[in-house]
Amino acid sequence: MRIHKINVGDAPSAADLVFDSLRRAVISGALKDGDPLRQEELARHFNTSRIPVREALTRLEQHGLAQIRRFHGYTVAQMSRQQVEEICRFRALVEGEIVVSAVSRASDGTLALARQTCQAFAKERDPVQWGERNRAFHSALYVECGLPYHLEVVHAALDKTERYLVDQLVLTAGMRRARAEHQAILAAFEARDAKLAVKLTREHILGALATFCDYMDTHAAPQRTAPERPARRGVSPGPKQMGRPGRTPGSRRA
Amino acid sequence: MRIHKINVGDAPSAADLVFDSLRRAVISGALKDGDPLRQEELARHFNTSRIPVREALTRLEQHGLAQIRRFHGYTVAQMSRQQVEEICRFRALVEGEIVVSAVSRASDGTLALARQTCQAFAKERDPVQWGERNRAFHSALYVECGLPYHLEVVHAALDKTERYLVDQLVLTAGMRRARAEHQAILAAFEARDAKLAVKLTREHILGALATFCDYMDTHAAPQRTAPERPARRGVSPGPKQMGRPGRTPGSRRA
DNA sequence: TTATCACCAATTGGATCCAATAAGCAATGT
DNA sequence: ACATTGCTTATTGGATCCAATTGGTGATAA
Repeated sequence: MRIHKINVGDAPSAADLVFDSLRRAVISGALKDGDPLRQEELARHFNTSRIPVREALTRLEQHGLAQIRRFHGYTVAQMSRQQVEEICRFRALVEGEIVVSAVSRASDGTLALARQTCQAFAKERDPVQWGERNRAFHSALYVECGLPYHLEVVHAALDKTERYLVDQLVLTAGMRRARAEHQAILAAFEARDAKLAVKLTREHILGALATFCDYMDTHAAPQRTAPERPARRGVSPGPKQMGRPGRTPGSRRA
Repeated sequence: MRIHKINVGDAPSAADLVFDSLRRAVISGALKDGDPLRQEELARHFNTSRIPVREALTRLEQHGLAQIRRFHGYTVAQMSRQQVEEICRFRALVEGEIVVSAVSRASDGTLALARQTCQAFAKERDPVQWGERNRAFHSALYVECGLPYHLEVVHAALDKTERYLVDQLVLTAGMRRARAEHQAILAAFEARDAKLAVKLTREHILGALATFCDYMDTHAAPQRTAPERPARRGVSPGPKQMGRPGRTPGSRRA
């Protein structure tokens, strides 16, 4: 056979596709905290039925990216400052462990690849790509760490906080510092200096967290945690987000 | 109102009930590694339709307790020795961090409660309860640690390995040691000695892991990782587990 | 005999249908 | 005017129905 061998059984299901799309939308911030995730609407959007949408939504919820209130449906998960803080501390802890393994195991090839992704991150001008570029860089360093479960858990943790941290990059001009820190981490890897790499990685994570917290504290107002209810309806229809219309005005008959 | 206030919206859905039941069955070992989880069969068992069952199964899969092969359905997740090993190391890492916070925050009341659960564990004779008792003890110590995300992740990790570690307790008469180690950890908490509590907790986890690995190495044969296929069918119908019968003999017509 | 192929039943993935819930609006009574 | 009640609709949770895939059995042919 000259034809490239693929496994048809690996083809993604409709639920897979919907989940991937929704996950990206949430972690990138395209869907905002508290946004409702209406099953019918999403089904129309993805040109499918509600069944795969529901499966995708339950997966989202298990990943901590959506919340559900029974009979009220799913909304994009909202995280408090404290929660973001704890998850970042968690990442610092686990990524430290990952780095220890990764430094000693990284091949020259992966270091070269990491250098590429580091440059790609540094050159990226589009803020909505920063999260993905950042993840690509760290993943490149970690691929050979031999700790798949640790990686999985860290990625899940990053999923939950990425949008907040990218906001932090955007709002505080932290890109310059991030570029420098990535360079330093990469250098430590290339020097096979595990101690230093761990220290720099932890500082990289916790530094971003500190900036985020500072910003939240000083600009306390634009808190993302959604208000309980829009207070009034009807007036100011809001940002397209079509809430439950109760009854369409003028739809009465008799 | 003199009537006790409850929130009807908190009532569990069918999917919740099914998920809880299946989760317990998997982590307790009632369902063995590789066992198929047929939707129709489970739906009948729980007196519901396949829809809630499917939701429960996708949740199980996200928790890492079930695996899915497209068009082939879900099976109980199988974990290799290496995977169990990594997850235990992970727990040692994260629980260490939890203990640091927990020791300084534990109130006298929770320590008293922890002592109770410790005794309950020590007295338990039924091996199928050991996992639950063990979890209750550690949870009692951790309740006030103030790290809900860390706790969540650790519980998920424990879910994945508990059945293997309980087997280890059963097969190696490790209960005696476990009792002693629990006592020591509790004592360190009561003495508010964080350093010692962390050290003992890590040793408790990694010691159990070491025993498990030793057992797996020496008794290499009874490896749980399922054989690719039962090799032969028909003969020896197996433990009730009703596989796909292809065609019922004699069901042809015309 | 042995390799191939058509067919079959079991099972999953997805679509549609129905029931139950949660609010809002209007009508009613005070 | 204001609280209460019933009606209406959007939406979710669950049941049923249909289509697609798979693995196996038996028939067929080399």
